[in-house]
Amino acid sequence: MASRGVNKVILVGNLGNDPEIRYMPSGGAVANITIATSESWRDKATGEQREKTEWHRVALFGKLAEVAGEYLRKGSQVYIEGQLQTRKWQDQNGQDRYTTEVVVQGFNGVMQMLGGRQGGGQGMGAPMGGGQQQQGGWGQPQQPAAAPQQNFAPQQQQSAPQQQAPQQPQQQYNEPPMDFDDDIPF
Amino acid sequence: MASRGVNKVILVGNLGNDPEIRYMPSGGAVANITIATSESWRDKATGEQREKTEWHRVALFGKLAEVAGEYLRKGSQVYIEGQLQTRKWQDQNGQDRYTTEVVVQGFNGVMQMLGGRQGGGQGMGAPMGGGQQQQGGWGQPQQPAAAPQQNFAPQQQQSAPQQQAPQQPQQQYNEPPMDFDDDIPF
Amino acid sequence: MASRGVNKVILVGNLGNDPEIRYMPSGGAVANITIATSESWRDKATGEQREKTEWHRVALFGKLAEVAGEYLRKGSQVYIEGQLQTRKWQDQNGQDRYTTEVVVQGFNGVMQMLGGRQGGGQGMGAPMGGGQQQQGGWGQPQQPAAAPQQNFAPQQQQSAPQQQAPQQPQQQYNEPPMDFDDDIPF
Amino acid sequence: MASRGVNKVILVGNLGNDPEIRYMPSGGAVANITIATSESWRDKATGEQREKTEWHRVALFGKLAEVAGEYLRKGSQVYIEGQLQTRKWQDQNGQDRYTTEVVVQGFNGVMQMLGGRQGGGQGMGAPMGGGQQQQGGWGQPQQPAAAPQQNFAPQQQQSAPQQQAPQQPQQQYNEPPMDFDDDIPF
DNA sequence: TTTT
DNA sequence: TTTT
Repeated sequence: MASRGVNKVILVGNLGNDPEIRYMPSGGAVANITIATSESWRDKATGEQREKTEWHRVALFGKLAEVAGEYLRKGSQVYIEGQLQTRKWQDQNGQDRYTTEVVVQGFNGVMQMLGGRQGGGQGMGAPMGGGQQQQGGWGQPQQPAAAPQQNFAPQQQQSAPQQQAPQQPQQQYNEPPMDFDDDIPF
Repeated sequence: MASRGVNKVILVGNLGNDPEIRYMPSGGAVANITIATSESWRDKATGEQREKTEWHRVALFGKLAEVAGEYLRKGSQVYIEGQLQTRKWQDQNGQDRYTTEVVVQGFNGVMQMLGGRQGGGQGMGAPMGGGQQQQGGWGQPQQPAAAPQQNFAPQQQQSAPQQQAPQQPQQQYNEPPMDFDDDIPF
Repeated sequence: MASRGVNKVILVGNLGNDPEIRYMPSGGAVANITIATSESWRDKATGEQREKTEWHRVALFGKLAEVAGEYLRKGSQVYIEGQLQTRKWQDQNGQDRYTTEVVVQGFNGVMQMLGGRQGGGQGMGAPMGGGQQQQGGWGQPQQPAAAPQQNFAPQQQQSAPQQQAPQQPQQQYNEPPMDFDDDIPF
Repeated sequence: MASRGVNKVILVGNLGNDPEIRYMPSGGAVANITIATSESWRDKATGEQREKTEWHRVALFGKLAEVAGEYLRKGSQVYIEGQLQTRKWQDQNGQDRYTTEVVVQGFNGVMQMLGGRQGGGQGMGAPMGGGQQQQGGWGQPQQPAAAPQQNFAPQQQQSAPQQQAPQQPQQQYNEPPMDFDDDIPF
């Protein structure tokens, strides 16, 4: 709660992929997203236009994670305010590895969807996502269900899919999104 | 020069070690520092006070690197504004590894020494640094060891006054913290 | 609690005066401070060094106001994170007037004292403040004059130790700047 | 160029009106915009949803002013990074008045249009603006003319209307947008 | 005066 | 992997 020093990251960029939502044993949501920021400049030597994209790992917790899971999609533009956090983990060779993420959590964390609601529309039969791409904005809630106001309600079973499927052996990314899950080997 | 998106990191913390200064083939300086920020909170379960320190790698370039090398020391408190950058490199096994740093460079980068000049001065014969620890402030300018001084501008001599005048006992603080006698407009 | 948009101000500067503390009918504290930031540059035309100081009105609320009242003094260096707020009021002629302030409040507000504890201590009989100027750091806790102390929590007594023990000559710095002996992970 | 202290404002919000562009005697552009940020919360007492909008005066200079003038419109969503500046001026009664603005200028200033290009489309015959309202995004350039790369070129006559009409006696806002123009009475 |  |  108290802190000595300031540790703040501010990002505005677009998601490289749909958010990955997981749930902690406590039931709290975690959303992992990657955000691209880019810079472009004219190369002094060659005179040609160059561009470099920086990719940022962002982990959102709690309510912000749920909102991210519902509204953000690949391509969505967001404002993020969080803090830098470096996690230590062991790779398959037992070697220490470090991963740095922007953690968006608690009262210091901010996530703002930018660009206004986009795409979608009333009476849209099929859920968006089948290869379509939105342009910066944010979409329709993913699981609007019958009662949208229940999205943040206690009964998170609906949105806690790992309870039905506690193991995801097929999970292929070999770097930990966050160290809350004890036994994940990476 | 142009950029799409925002990639900004703001840190206030203390250096874990003296800066490491290197020079690029171009002659430009690079300073690597590690900055600690910490958070403390009361554990709800055990009721005891807990603290976690986060360490940040920071790389400063150009003039800010030179200033860091001259004035910052282990323990110095700084304000840093830079951007996140993740570098890819190969370890000894040829495996891809990634390191994330806060890069402080060009016009977007900011480095401000905090806490006012401290320690040093008063006929201190030996350069500070032999295990001593200053509390937050920043020190006397220090010559960049074996580093090529031609990298520095001519007036650098003036700003390293301890060479001509190693002792300035009268110099308490020759830089006012602020013009407090300005007419505050409210 | 929710917000559309971002409204954030970050200041690092020195106080132009001692904080002015007031208490709201509710008992909550409000601290008004003025912070100076300055920029200096070389005038292209005349070639001379110029400097401009900008003064910022800052209003802190709640616990941060209490901390400001206890520890900040004229000259103290602080990091402030708050939001812009413009108040409308009527002058004596009934004309509308506007005042813009940086409001530091609630969970989005941050106030960090910079530069480490300073001055005070060492058998100083009288409370600091009689025209002296500290250089950046923050001082000994000070009793809030005629202010209602019931606003403060019980453990406040402990944090105002100079009442029971006005002199602590042995107390140089009883708060470490940072755990430098932590294992820095890189 | 150098600075002691940090003076930084970050805003994300929507324009309340089209930008007002003016040109200084030097030919440099100035854009004045107002940005809204808002917060909403549930009133504890009444239980009803409440919202408060904060309006920010923002002054952009130079190239960013030109970009603002071309692409931003009423309703556009922007990210702004600038610094607080309070100007003193005299009202018609000769009384001192102060106006605080967010100044976006030089290398520290940032203006990012959010939400992606909107409206418009290829072969759009009529320029947007006739009372239409865009939703957050930014539009077609206002005066794409024949040579878009001339927008920032010396011949700014096209976009320096005050040269043809040096006086704007009809100008009704009685508070100065910025103090570069000597004789404006407000 | 904007947005949701 | 995103956006322009």
